[in-house]
Amino acid sequence: MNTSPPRSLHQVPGRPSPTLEDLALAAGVSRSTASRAINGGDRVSPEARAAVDRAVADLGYIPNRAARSLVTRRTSSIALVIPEPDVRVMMDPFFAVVITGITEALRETDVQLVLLMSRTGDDSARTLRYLRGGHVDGAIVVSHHRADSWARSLSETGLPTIFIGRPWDTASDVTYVDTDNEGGGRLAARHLAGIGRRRLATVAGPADMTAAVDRLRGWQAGLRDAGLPEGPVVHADFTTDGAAAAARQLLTDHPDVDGIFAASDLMALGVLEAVHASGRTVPGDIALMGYDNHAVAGTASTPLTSITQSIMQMAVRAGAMLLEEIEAPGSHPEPVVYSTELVERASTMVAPRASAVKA
Amino acid sequence: MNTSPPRSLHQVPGRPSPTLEDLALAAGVSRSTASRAINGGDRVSPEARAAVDRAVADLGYIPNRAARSLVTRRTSSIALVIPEPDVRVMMDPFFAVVITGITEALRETDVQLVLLMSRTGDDSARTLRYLRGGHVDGAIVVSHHRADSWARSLSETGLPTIFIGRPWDTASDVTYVDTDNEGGGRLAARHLAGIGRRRLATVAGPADMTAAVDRLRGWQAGLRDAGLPEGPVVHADFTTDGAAAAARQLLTDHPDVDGIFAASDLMALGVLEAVHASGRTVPGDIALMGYDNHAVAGTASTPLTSITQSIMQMAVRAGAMLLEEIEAPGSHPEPVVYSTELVERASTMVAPRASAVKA
DNA sequence: AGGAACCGTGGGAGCGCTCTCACTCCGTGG
DNA sequence: CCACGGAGTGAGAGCGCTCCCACGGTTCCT
Repeated sequence: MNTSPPRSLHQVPGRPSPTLEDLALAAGVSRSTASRAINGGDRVSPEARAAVDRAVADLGYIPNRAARSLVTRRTSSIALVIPEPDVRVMMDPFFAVVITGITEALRETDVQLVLLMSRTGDDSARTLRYLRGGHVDGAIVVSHHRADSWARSLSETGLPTIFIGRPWDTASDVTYVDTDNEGGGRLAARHLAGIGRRRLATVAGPADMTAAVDRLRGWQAGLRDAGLPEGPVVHADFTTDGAAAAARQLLTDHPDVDGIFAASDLMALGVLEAVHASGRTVPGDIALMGYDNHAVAGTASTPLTSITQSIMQMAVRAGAMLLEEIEAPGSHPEPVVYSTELVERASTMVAPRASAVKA
Repeated sequence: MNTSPPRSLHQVPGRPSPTLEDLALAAGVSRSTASRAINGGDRVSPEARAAVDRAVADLGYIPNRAARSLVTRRTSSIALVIPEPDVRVMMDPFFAVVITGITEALRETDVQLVLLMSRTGDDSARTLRYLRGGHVDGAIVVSHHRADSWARSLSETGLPTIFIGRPWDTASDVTYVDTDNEGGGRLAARHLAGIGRRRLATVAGPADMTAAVDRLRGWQAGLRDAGLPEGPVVHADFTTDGAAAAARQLLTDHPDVDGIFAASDLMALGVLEAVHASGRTVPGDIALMGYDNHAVAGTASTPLTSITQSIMQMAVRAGAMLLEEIEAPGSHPEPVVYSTELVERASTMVAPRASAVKA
């Protein structure tokens, strides 16, 4: 016989937490009834339920998730998958808002959010293993680059999945939420054309990101609508420095442009720098627009006209949709696309020099 | 009788994932041996191990975490607790870096990061329940306000916990990592004094946050060191607008100040605005410093001198320390404090007007 | 040569929970 | 009056895993 208590190697000192058995004993019912009472089953008499409730409070009973999960095959947790997040990408307020939004959708639920960031290809294999290992009930994937084949891989596992941002591979029945990047691009073109600019150019984002491609497509459509030529297009990598370099080239090749649409505010900052460095003014010589309505858009030396999109709303929706699909598998909700709006600031306003511009 | 197969309510269609039993069968060993091989136990013959490895690959075996967790009482996951995170706080790049850093510390481990954001008091009770429920092996708490009593509550549960940012309640044996806010404040005072400013004021952060208090203490110590008077102190809430208001008041009450230290870059932006609005120039009339070396410090209309702190390094360390403490409970590591550095930019440089300032 | 000390192995118990099934106790209808 | 069904309950199996223990086979020491 073993005399020493058979404790596992890592055990929090204090008293062991009460089990369902203890609870049942305290409540004077069977384990089964206690379980039913706890899970809100409807085959429990009011008295039994009350007794259990009291015992829960007395004992400070907390169900063991592992045990529950073992039999139900549900984990009450979902994953937020962020493929290849270099720090720079992570710093984007976008992620903060996405995380906050999902968390918002999850409150009132006991579902927890597990963060899965897979940097290298090696890592992403592990991530995929984790996901198909049944360790989460569903996943929200922040879709980014054309390269990552998350859409296909995940849909194969049958794990309920929602994409934030339209994935490349829309062919399959993937569900996603997104903002209307195309509409936003169109708004930008319409606005710049509307204030009388005629020689318009854009600093687009990377060609392997749907958001960038969609904004560009919308921009070009908007130009067509306004009867303007398609104008020069240069691509940059959504960073300030990258955009500055691209804009320098643009200004050299097309010295006559009078309006530029940068596909992100951070890039617009770079464009602003390049425009100033070339001796031109904003908005005097060149009207400039950004996208995202990032905080910096308001604080830039010339506050930037930009396009807002309710990322928070989108993230909350994504969370809610995932919960729905977990609850009722097979229901493949339609993709949801949120509209965008234009926010006008000094960078596209002609007359008054920026002075008292407050958010 | 129910004729339909007795499946649990939510079951992924595909074939059920192989269990350890299946694995053992395929490898031609017992379940015990398979388990040992998988967990890297040392009592396994090379042949057996190889057979198991092969079977793992063949079957695509993934251990069931719930079952494992049930018996080991380990969950292979840790929590990142963010008390009362309003969206504004979340947008701070600080969190992005913290998350990235912790994730970095966790790779090469199969430990997962669970995000616990508790907004309301009600929420925080749930969070605490979750933590003491044994659902995670440890926690990293981003410490913020004096009010939240996380330090005490958690240390009572015995759950391994690391604080990021010195908690208020240092009395107990809490382990934390932090940056040297006091040293940073001192650096700021020394720098402004060093460039010849004599009438110095500070826009400090909220008095209920240790980071703010420490920076202020350091600042005041630095002034003393330099033989300067303690000068005016106004408090703001780490936001741009709040600081702008505070600075306006400051400039009214003390029109002769020639140097201001704002305890964050975002606040420095507000101060900058107020200084300009009062018709003064930076750095001509007033030398201005921020703190954090936030991205905006470089992109502001007058690039801001600031204090850098390696939050990434701190976060990685926090993750590593937590893993250590989980591995070897009882080892209470000493708090770690990372040093800070000054980054000089136009806002404290006298002669040349800001023009070609590049990061 | 005999025992101790090991090694690699397999059997079995049991972690805390849910869920099926059987059972009792009613009320209801034939 | 007895069969019947439903509501409330409890016993028991079993989810997939780890870990303790017992067992045969070496090797090493006495």
